[in-house]
Amino acid sequence: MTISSRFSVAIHMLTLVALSPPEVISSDFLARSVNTNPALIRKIMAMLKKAELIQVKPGVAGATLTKSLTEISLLEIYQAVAVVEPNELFGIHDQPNPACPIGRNIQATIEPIFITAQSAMERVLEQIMLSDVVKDIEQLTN
Amino acid sequence: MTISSRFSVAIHMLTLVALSPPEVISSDFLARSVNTNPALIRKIMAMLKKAELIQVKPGVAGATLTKSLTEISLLEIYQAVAVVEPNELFGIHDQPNPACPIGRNIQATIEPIFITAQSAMERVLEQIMLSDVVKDIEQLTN
DNA sequence: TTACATGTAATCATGATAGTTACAGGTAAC
DNA sequence: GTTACCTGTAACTATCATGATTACATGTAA
Repeated sequence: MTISSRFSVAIHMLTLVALSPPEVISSDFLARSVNTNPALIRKIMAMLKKAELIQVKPGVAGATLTKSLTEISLLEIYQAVAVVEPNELFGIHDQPNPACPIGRNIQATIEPIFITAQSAMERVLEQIMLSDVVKDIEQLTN
Repeated sequence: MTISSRFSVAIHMLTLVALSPPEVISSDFLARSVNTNPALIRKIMAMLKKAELIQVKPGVAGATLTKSLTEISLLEIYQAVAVVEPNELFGIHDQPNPACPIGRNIQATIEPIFITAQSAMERVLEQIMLSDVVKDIEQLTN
């Protein structure tokens, strides 16, 4: 099990948008850097657009960020590409036996624990901004 | 995407082992409470046995815990059933373009972030013991 | 020997992912 | 207005993990 690489691809894409001249940002250009298909890039672009993280004009290259780098957290990107639904990182077996005292209560007992664990993970993503990623990349490229 | 329900099933199973008379603990009994197949239960039993969380005798009902309830963390159970590999909760796209400065460095930048996020989640599981789950269940059944 | 248990291989349906092709429609330079 | 290039999106595919299930070899003890 892994969380879909859509998330890492989206971070990669937004980093490219942040660091490249607007006129070169086409789905073809992004696809070459990510090393995948332009259609897949456009699908993820649609998700980022729907989440209002980027602006895109149909027919014209040059996506732009709608906010400054310091205002975009990794959590927002993660939510934009819908790799994990809210409170559903952990799957719980559906229909334990209600005739069994443990079966009847196991879901209610486990669920808050799972939500706490998922939240701890998401809080880390919430505190890391796209600007942090861009800074790291810039240091490595210099 | 969800983490396999093997994890919640394993917690359910161990709770049953903790709270039921040893002689009734068969894969059939567990399967009825979880509401699934005895074969699936036996597969998970094999994982828990391999992780040395339970003892099972071939041919004889009555699995028992190898440690006290306060010594078994949810992290151990989670690791036992191998729902997430170490440092691989998040998938990263495999082959970004090395000819692109961002493509060349994106993995090294993202990976430690993902590991930090995953660790935060796992640290929550590490701090919750099977005894906590059992206590909660007992409160709900009374 | 019988009844019941575990251990495990094999098979299957389902759903998500990632890759790909194809094409409709938008935009702007010439 | 035609050309070249772009986005938007539907449709199809291969692959893989999950969970359910069947089947059977093997172990245990009354």
